[in-house]
Amino acid sequence: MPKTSAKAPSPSKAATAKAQLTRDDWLDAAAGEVAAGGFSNLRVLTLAKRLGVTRGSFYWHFRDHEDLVVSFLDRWRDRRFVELDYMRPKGEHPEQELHQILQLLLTDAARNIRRLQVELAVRDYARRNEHAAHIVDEVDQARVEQNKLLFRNLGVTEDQVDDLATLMYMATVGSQVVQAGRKGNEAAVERIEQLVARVALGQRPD
Amino acid sequence: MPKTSAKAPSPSKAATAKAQLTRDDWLDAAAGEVAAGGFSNLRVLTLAKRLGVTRGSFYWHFRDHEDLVVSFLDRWRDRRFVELDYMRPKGEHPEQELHQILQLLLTDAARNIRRLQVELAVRDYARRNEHAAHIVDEVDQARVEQNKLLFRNLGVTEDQVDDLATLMYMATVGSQVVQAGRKGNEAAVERIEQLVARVALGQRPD
DNA sequence: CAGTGCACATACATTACTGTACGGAACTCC
DNA sequence: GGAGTTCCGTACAGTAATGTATGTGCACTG
Repeated sequence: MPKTSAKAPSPSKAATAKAQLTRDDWLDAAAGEVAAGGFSNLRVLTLAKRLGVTRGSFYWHFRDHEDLVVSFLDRWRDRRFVELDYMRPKGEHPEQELHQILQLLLTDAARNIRRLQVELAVRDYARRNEHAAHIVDEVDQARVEQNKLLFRNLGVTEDQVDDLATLMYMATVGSQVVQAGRKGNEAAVERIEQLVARVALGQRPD
Repeated sequence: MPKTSAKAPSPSKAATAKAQLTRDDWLDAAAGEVAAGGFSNLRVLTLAKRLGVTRGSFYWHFRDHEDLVVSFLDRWRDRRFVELDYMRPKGEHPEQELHQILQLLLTDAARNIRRLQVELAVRDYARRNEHAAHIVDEVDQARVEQNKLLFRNLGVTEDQVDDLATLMYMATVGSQVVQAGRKGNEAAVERIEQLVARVALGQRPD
């Protein structure tokens, strides 16, 4: 087992490819496989072939297959929280922030297919894996909280903040799921965004 | 290969279990496996064990594993359409029908865990299988059309029917996905239903 | 320049799953 | 009561995947 390697020791320069692989390299490759075929398609041999090494390398970086899965899920969780923190509403221009967060959840997801596919795969895996379920639950709650904060900044009455935030989050998740059937429904996504915005802004006490 | 067996020939009486299995028996068992672990967990040996027979029976009823999957998807599609036809809005009591359709998509899904898990598994499988993607697309479109019909009966202005129906469907799908993390959020589901109803009814020209 | 640990390769054992060939019991139908 | 069909069991072959034990080149260190 490796110690918690702080960073790559010293790759000669950046000459050809990478001489030495890191744990993150394996996790990046795993993301591709998970996006393509879900967690059940996450095979050690496939990753090794993609990285141009043999399975011997894998079993040095990871204890076993489960270690890879758990590490992958944990890293996914951490990145979602960093992402959320980056999009944290400041309350200065709430309308613009509503647009931004909807962009992140809808239009951006349409462009960043890989991220969307990974999220859907994690959600699916969460249906039969406790750890994944716990992680997805944390991320969902945090995102809804973010939405609630946003709606408060928009001036929505407090007794409707929770319902609106939940509705909007459900709609975004549902749109991602349906949209993953990769049709050219980016136009539909935009319409949803406008409708959500209109509904949300319409709920403010005039 | 069997011909299209009309019905069970003549089970002795109903004595112990079933002496002879039908294609639908295998598909029913498959539904359990799909609900539990997705299509990647759909193993022939597992089904055989559950049905108390060997794999020899399977390969008489089905050509191969793919035949099972395709038949399962087709049957799923047919049942969704029958379900939709059963819930077809008649336009007499649209408010009640809105409640019913939301019940079917939300609260009922919370109770009928098996059906929900199968639908989510089919959706996940659709991300990497053309046939499944086509079927899911058909079902999604039909359901949105149903929603549009409902909103028209409710008196929603025509230029908002499509947006509202789409939003509502996305929200229900999203709620199913998130809810599948099997928390006791039936209360949240009810709140969503009420909010959707309020938004929908509020969109009518007064 | 000998030694040590890292990062990977190689080889082997084991398990799980599919598909197919064939055999056999039970039922049907005349 | 015999032949044919239906439905399932048995046995075999083949593939793919994990995990483990061990060998090996290489950088770095003193």
